[in-house]
Amino acid sequence: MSKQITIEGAASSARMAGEERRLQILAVAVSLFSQKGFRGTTTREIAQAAGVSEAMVFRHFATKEELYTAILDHKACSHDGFDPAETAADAIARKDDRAVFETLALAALNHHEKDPEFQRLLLHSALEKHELAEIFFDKFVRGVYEFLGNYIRERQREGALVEMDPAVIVRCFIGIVMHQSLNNNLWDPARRLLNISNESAAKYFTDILLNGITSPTARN
Amino acid sequence: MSKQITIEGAASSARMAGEERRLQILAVAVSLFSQKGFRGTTTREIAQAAGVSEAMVFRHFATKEELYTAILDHKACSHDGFDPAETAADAIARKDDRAVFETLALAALNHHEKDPEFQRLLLHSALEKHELAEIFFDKFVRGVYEFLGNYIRERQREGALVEMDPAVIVRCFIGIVMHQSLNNNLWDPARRLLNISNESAAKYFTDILLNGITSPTARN
DNA sequence: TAAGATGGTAAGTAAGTACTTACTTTGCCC
DNA sequence: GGGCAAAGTAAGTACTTACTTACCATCTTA
Repeated sequence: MSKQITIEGAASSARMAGEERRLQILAVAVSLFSQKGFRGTTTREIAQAAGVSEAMVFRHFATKEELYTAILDHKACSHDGFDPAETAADAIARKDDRAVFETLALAALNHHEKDPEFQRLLLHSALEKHELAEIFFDKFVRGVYEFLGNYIRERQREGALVEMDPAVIVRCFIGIVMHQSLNNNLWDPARRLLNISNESAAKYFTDILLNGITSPTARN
Repeated sequence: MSKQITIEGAASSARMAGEERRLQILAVAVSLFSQKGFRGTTTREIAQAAGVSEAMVFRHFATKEELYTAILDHKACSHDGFDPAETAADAIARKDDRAVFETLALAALNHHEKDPEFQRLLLHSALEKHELAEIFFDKFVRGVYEFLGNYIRERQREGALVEMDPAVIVRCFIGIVMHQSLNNNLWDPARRLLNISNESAAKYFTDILLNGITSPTARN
């Protein structure tokens, strides 16, 4: 009697509990917004993808805007558990610079690979000057700069790292890692220009960041 | 008798020659598309910003889509003269690795600073899966990878640079530079996290790329 | 099993949207 | 200066969009 079979993965036609449907609509909206942006996604599409009428969408979220901001709360604030401080805690305690950067790079690359939607969502919102980008920037990016910057500063005092504005170093590191993810997710998903595993990438990137590309034998 | 005074910089109300108006509409559209994306910009806004009626826009460009693709031809193909091979030709001839990377980094940073619209346009089009991104990628980015990759390969054979997939090195270099521009243009235009001149940035980035951040005294 | 609450919808509405049509104005050239 | 092509517009059209209203269906529980 009950037709509970979930057709096409996401859209279910059966009657759902309120909270369940809310979350389903949210999940569907995340996917669509990340693919087509806020303006590029219609409430009709969201409703169809969720397998309900538009009216249901507006029962759960008063406006399209509210649905969008609900996504932030669900994605940016929880942020699906990528905590740099925790990820690198072990390596930092051991003062193993290589492990610190390699672990962080690998974790970030894996995270972006597993959840490419978030990166697209962030980019869309930054371009559309939505608040998500700013919130994320203030809450997360700033934290990474402080956290990594502090570690670098400490290692500089100990003579292990060269004297240089830690923010510059952090920018280089994040730049390399983010650019790699951006290439894989956005510019070159076919990996035509560079096709290496996250493990190799993290290793090579760390090699370069720590030692540069000048051959030791060529260094005066 | 003639009211040729250009009011508010872009929008002129006086009658214009066909080609002149075409270019003006194009310029206005570039600015709007880069700010709000393809879907986020209405033909009405474009017409208003150009100081003409919508019908005029559609006389010059049959569809909104055609206007968008006309921008590619005008921006991506001409590409406002940033030719890496030419920029670094001198340094490459001298085999001055530092100069090669620093010159290229500085030129790119300056270019992005002078024309932030293009970067936004590219991002929008990549997210919207428009063809501009792919065309630009195939025509320009691929070329940079080949060109810089070849130089690196040569210097590796000469023992000046470490043995490593040149594409990885290029990715790091471009990643650092692009990320810096992206921060300045998109994420952190107020430069709260890092506020340095393009000259300093190019110098520091090159320092790191060539020599890494490990202190020479700490290197075994 | 009657009733109330909640999940769900069909069919709107008003304000856009890209694009057209029928028409007027302006500069230029013989 | 009259004719004419090109620059320009006002007022549409057909359609989409976010959002509403008025109503039905189904589950729960007393």
